[in-house]
Formats: sequence, structure tokens, C-alpha cells
Amino acid sequence: MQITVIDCESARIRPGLLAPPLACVTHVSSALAEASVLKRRFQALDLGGSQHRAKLLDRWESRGFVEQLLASDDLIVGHNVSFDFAVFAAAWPEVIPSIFEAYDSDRVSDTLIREKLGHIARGYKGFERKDGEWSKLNYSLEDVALRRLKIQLTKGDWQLRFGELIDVPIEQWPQGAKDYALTDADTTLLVWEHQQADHQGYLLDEFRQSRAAWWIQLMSCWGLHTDEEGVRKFTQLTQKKFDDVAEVLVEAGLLRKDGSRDTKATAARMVKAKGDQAERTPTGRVKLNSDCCERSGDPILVKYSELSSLKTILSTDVPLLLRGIHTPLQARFNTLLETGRTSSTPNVQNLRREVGPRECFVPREGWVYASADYSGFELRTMSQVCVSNGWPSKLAQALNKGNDPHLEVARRILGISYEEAEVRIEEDVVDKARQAAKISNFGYPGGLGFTRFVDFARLNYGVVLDPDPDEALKKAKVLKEHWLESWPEFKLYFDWIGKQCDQPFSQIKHLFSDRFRGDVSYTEAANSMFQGLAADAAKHAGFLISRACYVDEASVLYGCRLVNFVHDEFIVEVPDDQYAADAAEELARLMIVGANPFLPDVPPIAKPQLMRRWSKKAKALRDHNGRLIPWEWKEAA
DNA sequence: ACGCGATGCGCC
DNA sequence: AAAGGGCGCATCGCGT
Repeated sequence: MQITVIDCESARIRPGLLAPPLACVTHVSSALAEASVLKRRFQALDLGGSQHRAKLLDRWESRGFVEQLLASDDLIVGHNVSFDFAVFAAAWPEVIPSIFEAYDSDRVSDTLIREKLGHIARGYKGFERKDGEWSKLNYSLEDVALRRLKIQLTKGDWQLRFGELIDVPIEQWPQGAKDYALTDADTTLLVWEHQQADHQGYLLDEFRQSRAAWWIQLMSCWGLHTDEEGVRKFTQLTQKKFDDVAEVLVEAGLLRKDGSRDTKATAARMVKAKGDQAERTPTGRVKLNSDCCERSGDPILVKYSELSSLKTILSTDVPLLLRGIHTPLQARFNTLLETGRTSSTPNVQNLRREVGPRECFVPREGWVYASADYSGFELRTMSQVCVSNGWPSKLAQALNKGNDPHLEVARRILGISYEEAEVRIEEDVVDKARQAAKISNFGYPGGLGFTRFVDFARLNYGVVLDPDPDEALKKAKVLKEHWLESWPEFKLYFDWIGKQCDQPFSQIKHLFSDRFRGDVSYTEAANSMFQGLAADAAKHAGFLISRACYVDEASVLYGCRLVNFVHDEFIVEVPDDQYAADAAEELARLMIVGANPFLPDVPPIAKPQLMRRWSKKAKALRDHNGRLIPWEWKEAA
């Protein structure tokens, strides 16, 4: 077995085209050497001389080469190689099944992902100490080569100009363009081998993460659409709200005529309203967030609290939504964060739940959204962590019985049986207890402290435990006791987490994926175990869904397209025909199948629906045969 | 004019 | 003993 590095050059990426036309492919192969051998080679600074080892193929020759490579048993290596594969997929759709096959059989290795895995394991948090200063850790090939090999890649002016060479025979290419392409491949090989020499077992998760990068890349390429009418209405409505608030605030001197905030004047006003009671930020400034302003007792400050949110919508959400009207909105995902989660930019994972921006997203003409989310996903992953550690988990038992874990805690708060709580579920007192229980279930597993629990409850659930701070704190303590009484396994969990953090170098290893995360605080560790497991499970499911969409001709999802992924939720565009319901059910089924290996003792549940617009308000509607029918957005009268 | 830290807001 | 974590993005206000 050997490793083969590939790298492609292409026309430039532009809005609406994340997988641009191919210009050429460079490749270089090497026998797979033992890590120790590689280590010695790098210690001797033997970088193999200055001659290019890589070969350059034009876009016609390269197809056969890539097909052969995919059919071989070589390990295929590239830097951010999911991009290259997306370019190949766009150029030669017939090759897509072989690409999935290579990913599926652990034959695609990405030096960018390897670099991140190593950094996460060692606890590098995106910054490095360089020349006495903190500088950001970047992951371009250029940055990685400089850090690892001390090679400064020359930024040729060809980097962004390969589009000009697409129809030019390679004999006529300028030497500079050829050198640039060849150097990238040669360097990638050296980087891969350098990583291999010092991986210390930190790369065990690389193939799973490569697969995730692949299906996420395909999802980005497809992109999301917004609807002009919806965006226009939403913008007008928000602008009107903003104008109303602005009028009052300009009058009061908290907002300038140009729309910018006068935080100094606002701080002064807060001090006037609350005196010494005015809350401060860590650096001693007066806290002016919406929570504090809302509770200030000053009607003008209460108005001010509405302002930030409206400004965010107008400056962030609206421009984003406008972009999606004519060109698909192709968010770029960071596929591997410290926890194992993903992020995106523009951020399509944090659109407000409140009616507005989400509802501007619509499927393409003739399609409908099928979506599904995992229910109580992180409750399941956290109980799986306990079970896997050999601790009897009451939470796992409750979930597997189909019981409501919030009601289970609520009944302890009320001192009644679960059965009685179920019967009295409609009562206000039960509902209130359940709400408090929910906060505990979401807050305490991450190591939430009592002081912050009080804020957490108010900020995220609008629950004021007690107007008096001391009383609120006491109530938070009592709630934690009830919570621990319900799930005693968390005593063991916190002990275990504490032990791992109580080391000179704290490091955790995620279940099943064997992914390490180093230099973790207590709360980071407590969180990462179940958040990371959830991410791993969902990423695996994403691969199965994507494969069904792109290569499994027998699947009802064949031809459908993933358009978004929000941690525990998938959205897929499916044709708006009689099979849409089956597609949604299949989506949920694959989510379960994909997550099952990561939740063997607390099997996942995923609930599908169809919708004509993206919305948190959407419901799983079914016809008299029990088949899903699309939920329609209705304007408020 | 621009960079940057602090702050705030949104989601899971 | 105590301990929410993970993000991206916009604005403000200060400093160069």
C-alpha cells in the first residue's frame, strides 16, 4: 500500500460556484513508512531535495488518473481534499460513487483535519506564541508547511489565476503556474509524513472527520435559497419596529441620528437608574445587555434593550437573506471544532427561533424541505457516556422507557410519583416544576454553577427563580439536589471528569471516536464528552444521508440534496411529489442508523417533517393514512 | 484609516 | 470547593 497525494487547481470560487471548473491535477506517491523512520528523516531535515517529485496532469488526462486512483487501494491524501473531490464531482459526476466508496473505506486522509486533530489533542486553542506575541493558528497549507517544515511557500500570482489556463495545453503553461501546482502536492506529502511522525495516536478519528468534511462540502456546494417576497416583508417589518424604537431613543439621547448607539450616555442612564446596583462587566464597565436593561426599571432602558436585537437583524440577517434570493447561499463550514462540532460562516446555524429570518428560507421551485431532528439528543449522549463507563444510568433507563426526563426530575421537586406527575401534567404547579427541571437537565450536566444557573434560567427560559438573589441561589441549590437525586450517576460523572482535569495536563478522550481534547477545564471536559459524542453521531449520519442522496439509486432520497445541518437537525430538499413523505421518513431512519453506533445503549430517536418554509413553528402534519404532508407557513392575520 | 479588545446577541 | 460549552458576527470606542 502506498499513499498518493492529490491536489487540483481550478477556476476561482465565486458566489454560487463552490466547485469551479478544473484546470489540472498534481499528484505524488510514496511508500507508507513507519512513523519512527519518518521521524528520523525529519530529524535529519531530509526533505527530499528541491526537485519536484509531483507530476502534473491536464484536465483531460487527470480524469483517468483520478478514476484509477479511486479504484486502487492507495491512501488518498490532500489538504482540504474535500474541496478537490467536489471539483472532481462537478467535472465528472460519474465518479461520485467511487469518491463515496473511497471515503467509506477509510482511504481519504486530509492533512488539514489531521493538523486540527493534533492541535485539539494537545490543547492548542487557535493561538500560538510566536516571537513573544500571540498569533492565530491558521490551517492553510502555507501555514502548516511553515510551522512544521519551516518551508515558506511562495505565493505565486498564479494561485488565483488557473481559470485562465483551463483551455490551454499544459506545454504552453507558464513555468510559474506549473511550479505552484507541483509545489503544493510535494509539500502536502511532506506535511502528511511529518504529521505521521508525531501523531502519538491523535489521528484515530481522521477518517470519520474526513467523511464529515466531504458531505458537508457537498452540502455547501448546493446551498440555501431565500424568497424575495418573504425577505422584503420581513425587512420592512423589522425596519418599522426599529424606527419606532429609534425615535424614542434618539429623543432620549441614547441613540445618535446616524443610528449608532451612545453607550456612554446609556451607561450614565443605567447608573442613574440603579446606582451601585448597576451590574458591571468583568472589566468594570456598566453592563448594558438587554437582560440588564430590561430589568433596570427605566422605561427608556427597556426600549434600549429591544434595540440591539433589531440592529443585529438589520445589519446581519437582512443582508444574508438578500444574498440568498438570486444566488444560493453557500455557507462555508468549519467541520471540526474543539468539541467535534461544526460552525459555519455566514452563520446559518444560529438563526433566531423567533418567526422571521428562518421563514425566509424556501426550497427551490418544485421541491419541499424534509427535515428531522434528534429528540433529547444530548441527554442521550450524556447517559451513554455513563453507561459506557459502567455506571448504572437512571437517565438512560428513563429515556429507554420512553419517559419524559424533565417530568422525572419535576416529580422529585414536587415529591410525587412519576405516574402522579403524568396524571397532573396539565396543572400549573407541575408545569412550573417541569420547566425548572428542564433547566437543570440542560444546565447542570455541563458543570453549571449556582450563580450562573440563576442567570441561565432567566436568560434562556425566562424563569425568575426568586426576585431575591440569595433566595434564587438557594433554590438553584435545591434544584441541583433534586436533579442529582433523579440521576445519581452524575456524581460519578463529575468525579470522573474532575479526576481527568486534576492533572498537570488535562486530556479527555471521546467515546467511540477516540478523539482527544487536551488542556480542558472542568466545564469544558464535562461538556465535551456528550457534546462531542452527539457531534460524532450526527456527522456519521450525515454521511449516510449524503450517500443516499448522491449515489444510492435505490433510495427514495436519491437525487435529494442536503441544504443545512444544525448540530442535531438535518434539512434536505426533496422533490415535491408523492414520495416526499417517504423521503422524510428515510431521512429520519438514516439519522438513527447513523447515530446508533454512537448510542448503543440509549438508541436515538429522530422526528421527521415536511415544510414549505424553514420554521421552528413547523409541525409534522400527517394525512388520514398517517403520511407526512407539508406544513405550510401562514401569515399572522 | 484601520486594528483590536470588550461587549453583546443569536443558536444548539 | 467550584466550574456551561461551543460557535460567528456586529458595534463601540480607544489607540496607533
